[in-house]
Amino acid sequence: MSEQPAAVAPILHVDMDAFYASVTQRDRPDLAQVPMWVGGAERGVVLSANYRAREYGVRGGMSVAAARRLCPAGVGVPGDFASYSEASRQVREILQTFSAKVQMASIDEAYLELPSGPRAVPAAEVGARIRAIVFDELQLTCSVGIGPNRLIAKMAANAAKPDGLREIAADGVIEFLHPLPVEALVGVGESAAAKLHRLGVTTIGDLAQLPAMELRHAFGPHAGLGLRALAWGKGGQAEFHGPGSRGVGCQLTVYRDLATVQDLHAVLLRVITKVGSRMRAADVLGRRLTVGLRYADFTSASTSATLSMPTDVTQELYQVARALCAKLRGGRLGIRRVGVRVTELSDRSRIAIQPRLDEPERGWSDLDRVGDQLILRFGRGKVERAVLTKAAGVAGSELPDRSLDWR
DNA sequence: TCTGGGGTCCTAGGACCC
DNA sequence: TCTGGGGTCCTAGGACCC
Repeated sequence: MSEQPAAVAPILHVDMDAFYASVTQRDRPDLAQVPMWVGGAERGVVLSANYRAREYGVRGGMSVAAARRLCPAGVGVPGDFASYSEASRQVREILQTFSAKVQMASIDEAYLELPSGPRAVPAAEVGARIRAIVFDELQLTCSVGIGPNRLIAKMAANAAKPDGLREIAADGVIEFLHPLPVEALVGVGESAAAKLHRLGVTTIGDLAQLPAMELRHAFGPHAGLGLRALAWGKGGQAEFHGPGSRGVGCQLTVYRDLATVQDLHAVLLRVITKVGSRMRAADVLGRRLTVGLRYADFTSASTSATLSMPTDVTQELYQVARALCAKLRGGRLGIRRVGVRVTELSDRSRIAIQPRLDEPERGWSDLDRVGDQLILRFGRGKVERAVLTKAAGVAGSELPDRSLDWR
């Protein structure tokens, strides 16, 4: 982790404006003139709202019911995630023509480390070119922030939104940062902001001046020091090749709360199957399995276990998940969400498989692969394990299901 | 107004070993 | 025989981000 002087290698942050909503209305121009959001017409939450809807106070994360109340004339549109992925890929390709060090931080955000040196193009000029090319080629707008590190680049992009560019020089960081409200600081969420307000902190400058004792008392030694560093504009020195994925997870909120063990197991298998096939597609094995449940009253709990051997075999994961699930709920039902996550991943190629003579695993492994290929060819809706279609008399494709994109 | 899905990272306590 | 400290792993839960 080399700490480069800011002037040598500025960091540029590209953040697509209202990404899902923008892609959707680009593909459906009739929607561009009306307040619109992505996230379903009746239920669930708003994933992304266009700027017309934002004028009414509609924001990402709020329930669709709340959005509809704020903006009764607004149009809710289901997401087209294939289209978003494609647009994201195109953005990445454009960015890679400007720097070899590009890291997508999410589907709609990227960091670039710019080439440095006496003949390098000034960062602001690069940012302006990126914005122009993205708009010309994709008909999408983005905002660009430039700063001496990731934290400042990202916050500069936030300040530039929408459709703008902002550059913060190394010697302008404090002047930029300290007047901002403390909740604008990346890393300060609702919980930390509430605590800070109670300490009388309203701006990032206030936070920077807060006595270390008070910070430590409120947040603990480590997190306290971390907050202080952020407030002084230090942060986000992550490596550019990136750590890759640290886990694969899937969760499903069902349309009607699960009332029988059979239904619970059917959903669990469904979620596990998706995780397993994604792991195999990524050629990773996982060693730790976490199961999380959310109950009808919105309380939730999770538990996890470490496997003796890393695996990507659906059947093995499912057996462990079932046991964890039983331990976790202790007979309780009325479950609205089932989640599974596999972490401590390693590349398949680096794991030496030690087959045993009595190993049934090989057969399951082959079955997984056949299943993956069938799904690729025919689509997920057509291919389900027999257990799923028989469970509790509920057809697999008709399991109670609240999710947005599950097919 | 009843509240999604996909992630990452951190903390803290207990077990266990040296 | 008793005590202490440090390191590492495991597990549960929380905060945060998009």
